[in-house]
Amino acid sequence: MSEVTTGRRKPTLDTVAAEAGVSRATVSRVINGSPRVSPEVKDAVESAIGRLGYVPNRAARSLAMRRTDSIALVMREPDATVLADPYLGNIIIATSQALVGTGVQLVLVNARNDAEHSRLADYVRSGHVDGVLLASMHDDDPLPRLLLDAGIPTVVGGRPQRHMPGLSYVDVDNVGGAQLAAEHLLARGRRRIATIAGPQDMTAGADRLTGYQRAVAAAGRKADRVAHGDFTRESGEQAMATLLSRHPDLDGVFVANDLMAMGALRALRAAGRAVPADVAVVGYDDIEMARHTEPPLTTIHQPVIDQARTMTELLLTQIGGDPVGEPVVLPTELVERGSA
Amino acid sequence: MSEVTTGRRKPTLDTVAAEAGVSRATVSRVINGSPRVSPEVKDAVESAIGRLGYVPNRAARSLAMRRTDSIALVMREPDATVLADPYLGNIIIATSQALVGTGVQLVLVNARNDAEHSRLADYVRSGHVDGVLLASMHDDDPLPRLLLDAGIPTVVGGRPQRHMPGLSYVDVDNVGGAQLAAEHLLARGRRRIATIAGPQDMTAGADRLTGYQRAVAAAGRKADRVAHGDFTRESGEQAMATLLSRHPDLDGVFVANDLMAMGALRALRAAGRAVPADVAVVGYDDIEMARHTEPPLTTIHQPVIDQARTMTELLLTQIGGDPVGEPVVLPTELVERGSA
DNA sequence: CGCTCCCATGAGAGCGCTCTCATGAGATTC
DNA sequence: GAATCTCATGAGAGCGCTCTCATGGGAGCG
Repeated sequence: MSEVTTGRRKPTLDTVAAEAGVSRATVSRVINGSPRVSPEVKDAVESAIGRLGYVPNRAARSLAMRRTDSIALVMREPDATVLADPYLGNIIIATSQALVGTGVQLVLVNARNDAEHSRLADYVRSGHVDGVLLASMHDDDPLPRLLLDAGIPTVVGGRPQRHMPGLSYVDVDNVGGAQLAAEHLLARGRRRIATIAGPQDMTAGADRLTGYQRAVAAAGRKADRVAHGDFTRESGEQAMATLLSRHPDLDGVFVANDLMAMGALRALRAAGRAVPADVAVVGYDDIEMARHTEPPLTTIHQPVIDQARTMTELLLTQIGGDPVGEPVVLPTELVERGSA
Repeated sequence: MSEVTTGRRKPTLDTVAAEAGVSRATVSRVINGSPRVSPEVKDAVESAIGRLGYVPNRAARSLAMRRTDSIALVMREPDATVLADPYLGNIIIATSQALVGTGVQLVLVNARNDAEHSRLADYVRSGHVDGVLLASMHDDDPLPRLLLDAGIPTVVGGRPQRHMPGLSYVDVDNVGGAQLAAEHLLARGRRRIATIAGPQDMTAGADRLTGYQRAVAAAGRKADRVAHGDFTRESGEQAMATLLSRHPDLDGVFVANDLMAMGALRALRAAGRAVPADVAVVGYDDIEMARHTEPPLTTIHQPVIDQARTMTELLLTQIGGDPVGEPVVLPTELVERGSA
């Protein structure tokens, strides 16, 4: 191709060394900011670098250093869900922002099925990344175990179903958040409340149900009005319809995520129930859309940005050689809008 | 650290070669699927690989091959916008999905300001990626030019303001889409229509205004009712209020993106105008939220997924050595919901 | 004035892989 | 049966960088 036409090849360390009249080692020292270089030599090298437009080759560097200065963000999710739910998009962007200025690059890895999963394990072990961030894991996922055993620095987003000593994770206080939600309903005078729970094979789903039950029990009531959904809007709509037919008298509902809550709002509207007058609704996640529902959704805010940032920081210190610290659980808060 | 404790180092090509009783070159051939290897040797090597759990080192490979099998997705955007607008999240995820099975990795690069921009240019030139996907560029962006000149395969999402021969891009037919929107309003019998345009320094903003004007002119009317926003919901709300005060009689409005359209809906509601009875509203983008507004938003669907996929394919063929093809412009379509 | 010590610098050995080229055994040809 | 060809295989030279170790000149010491 045109590489030939341009004539000059890309400059290497040697080129710079020759231009500056020093050895390759010295140039390397200058680039890596070693203190044992005389100021004059340093200047000479830097000007040579500028003149040649030299840029270090990362592949060569990582081969020699045995590290890559990049981390992987691995997500496992069926396609449709990913696109409908802005959670992952936020995690991705927040992570990428947390990395700005660290010189560490973010590699995105999408593993949808098991085949891709095993290839992924190879990929990670091939030393292309220094560490791994795992987002949206399912409980049956073998990946955390694999990575842990392989000694690859790993941080999981959300609490893994099975506790693994030495695995670091950053969770959001799902139990506490759900408690907040239920308490809010109760504080608003609602007495015949119910919940639409998420999938119980995801810790977020299970924990939120637990928190709800705990708060209701603490108020001396029975938490026996439970319907289940799978975190999609449609399932929320359906679950709400079910609840309404089973408990026509209910006056408040905690929905385990905002997407389902939007479905619930629709079902309530279809059933002619006014929100919050007849039925108060509290969601969970505080996605962007929650501001724009009719009425705007009262919901539990998830510190997604904080979570991504914390995960990244944890991973970087782990890569830096620090021991694996305690898991971190971030607090949640209730955002009061119109629906409860 | 504990690397020492584990004893065995990670296996390399040499390890495998020794285990299989062949030379390094032969193992390399097997790994790269060269036909000039006898079946017996191939089996022996593969079983040795399995036994040792060997995984090729990517850094070494890319050093030797002068390519990295990874591409960068560069986005430039102020933080807040990124998070509010799911567009980027979709682009990211669609790109990552388009890459599944190609063996190419996605590196995410977030360049928010000029300083990061110049570092980015270095990064790309350091040969860490084989090509670059540019998302959400502003017109004043020097990056496309830089990359083009450096001979780095690049594909831009959206049409760059200034035409650059040899720069490949994938645009969405903004002019056509806006025409569709305006024609829809006119076909619905609306005669006193207006538009809320986006930033005119972004081609999407300018093109959508052009399309609107073209359709209105084609209908023999004047397109002189224009307010401007910056693609945020708040600006849409404000622009709508302005339009209402300037043209109290208007009965239809084309809003250049859904976020602003949501703001417009709110302003209309605040002004006591019924949608679509009093004022019909057509948005642009078909973001997820558009389904959930009250009433659901009639809007122009952007083929974001297609766009990302096309960009990726274009980039990969370019990296493969094919000449830079013609820019691609993807068609849009109108999605009729409740608002118009 | 001779000795040791310090520190800037250079030489050179890898890091793990690919690829060219040489080699030699077996197949093919007349 | 000798010459030619084919093709699997091996040897070895890089790819561009870091890092250890050797070197030698000048400062510091007695």
